[in-house]
Amino acid sequence: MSAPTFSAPSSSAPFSTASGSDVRVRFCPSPTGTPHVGLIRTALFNWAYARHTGGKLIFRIEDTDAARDSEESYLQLLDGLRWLRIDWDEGIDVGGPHEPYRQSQRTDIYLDLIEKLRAKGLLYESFATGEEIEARNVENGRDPKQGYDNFERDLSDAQKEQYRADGRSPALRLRVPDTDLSFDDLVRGEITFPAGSFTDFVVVRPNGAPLYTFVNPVDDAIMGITHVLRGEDLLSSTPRQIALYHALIEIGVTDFIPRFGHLPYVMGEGNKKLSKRDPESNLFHHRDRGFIPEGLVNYLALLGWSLTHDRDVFSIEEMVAAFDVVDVNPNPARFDVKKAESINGDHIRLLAADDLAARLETYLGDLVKTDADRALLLAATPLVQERMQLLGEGPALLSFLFTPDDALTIDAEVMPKPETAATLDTAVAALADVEPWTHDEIESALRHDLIEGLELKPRDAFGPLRTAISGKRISPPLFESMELLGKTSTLVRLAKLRALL
RNA sequence: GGCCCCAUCGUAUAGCGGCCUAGUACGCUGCCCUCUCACGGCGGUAACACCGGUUCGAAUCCGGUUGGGGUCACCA
Repeated sequence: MSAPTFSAPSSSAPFSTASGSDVRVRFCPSPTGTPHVGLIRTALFNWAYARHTGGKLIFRIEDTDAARDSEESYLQLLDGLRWLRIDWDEGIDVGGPHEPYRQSQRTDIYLDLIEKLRAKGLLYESFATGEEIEARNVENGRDPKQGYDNFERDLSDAQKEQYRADGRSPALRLRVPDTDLSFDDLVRGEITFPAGSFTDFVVVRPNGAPLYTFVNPVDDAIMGITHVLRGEDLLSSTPRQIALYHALIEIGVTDFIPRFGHLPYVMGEGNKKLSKRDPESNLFHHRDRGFIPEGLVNYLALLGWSLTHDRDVFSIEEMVAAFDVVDVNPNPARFDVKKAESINGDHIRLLAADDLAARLETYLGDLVKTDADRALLLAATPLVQERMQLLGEGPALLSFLFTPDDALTIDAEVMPKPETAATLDTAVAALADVEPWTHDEIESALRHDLIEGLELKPRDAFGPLRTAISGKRISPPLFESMELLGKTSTLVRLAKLRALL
């Protein structure tokens, strides 16, 4: 069996030229753990590129690591993507021409290709263990970290027999070309890996199970993926994948190599990659705090990309209209919670009141039970809309409206001094015959009796009333709050606080 | 260590040879608005890592240095 030749030098390799509706991108996570914001950002950019070009997004699950993959994680991935309204054209759940889309169900396909590749001599048997490889390197004066030195490429049949006789079974390695390999990265430009900097790598375990290094490019090839947009951690493995592609082209699986685009990392504090351990990395952590999809998508888009030089709040439609991978910035981006919250707040302000009210209901839990509650929430929503950046801030701002008068608690920090009793008395008297009960009428009555009558400063006059009504230091506007609360409750709460002084 | 990637205010970015005494946003901060908190308005703060080169001209191009990151698994 002779070593294959790579007739096509990398510079003339048949890379994909797709650019319009023939674009096919994919999102292919491994279902391990909860969805990471970096992973979701990758999904978003693939999605945006597909939608922008009119191409297709394929969603495939790479569950070849039975030990780490979980069904729960898989379900979370679907949940997260749907929440953010990232949809796909082929793949999990929606089907398509290349089913199945879970690698754990594609074993027969892989086995067949492995045989074809072996028959052509593109794969060869490797018996060496990790320890032996390292020992070899030390022996030969190579840096042990250099990895495999391709020494089994031309093992004789007798040598293989000997290994088998010793009870060993071989892994399968891909024979990589002894030439430089280059590709034009969509976000980083021309990148060349010198010959020898990537070595023959294992694609099939001794037990016959193919590895990620094999199934990922294989499925991309079979599924006709034209653009591989992924994290920059995969940059170094690109030459090996291109080598595999050459082999796949040789056995007729495909006739082109996809374009690659390596997206920058999403970093945490300092200069460390945002780790799975970090709560900030968890997509659902942000959802739980009250990020809305519009806001989080907008912020995630900003991690490596921008719409224009002077605007960073935009809709997902605007993003799709403008997005191109070649505009992605190659430097790592830090996840800035403050900025994310600010963007989210802007999107909350953009929502219609009824829409916001409906989203807020989830965060209010048991507070909102009846249709009357819902009507009250809807009426109160405009009052809090410009006061929050996260839906999770809703309860602190609104709960007083849904709490029975006798169950309202007063925060110690805002308990008024005894001297304010007169203020409360005057307020009660002023409000007693306000008619109709509107915030305008309430305000003028109160201003007349407290500001003009008692000659109080607005701050001193209304502070105690705010405490009585909401029990908190921060609340929606006072007069509007009183209106929504109703005359009876308002008077009861004022009297109740007065009695406590 | 080999190989690869990255390098503009604290953060995210604009900039793709002259429009840059470097723009925008978040943050921080001063003022205004104001019943609290916000929202909004008007200001302020703060950056081209370093050294060479190319050029009439460089944040932008080239080389090197430094710093950071990744990768060298029979994980994905």
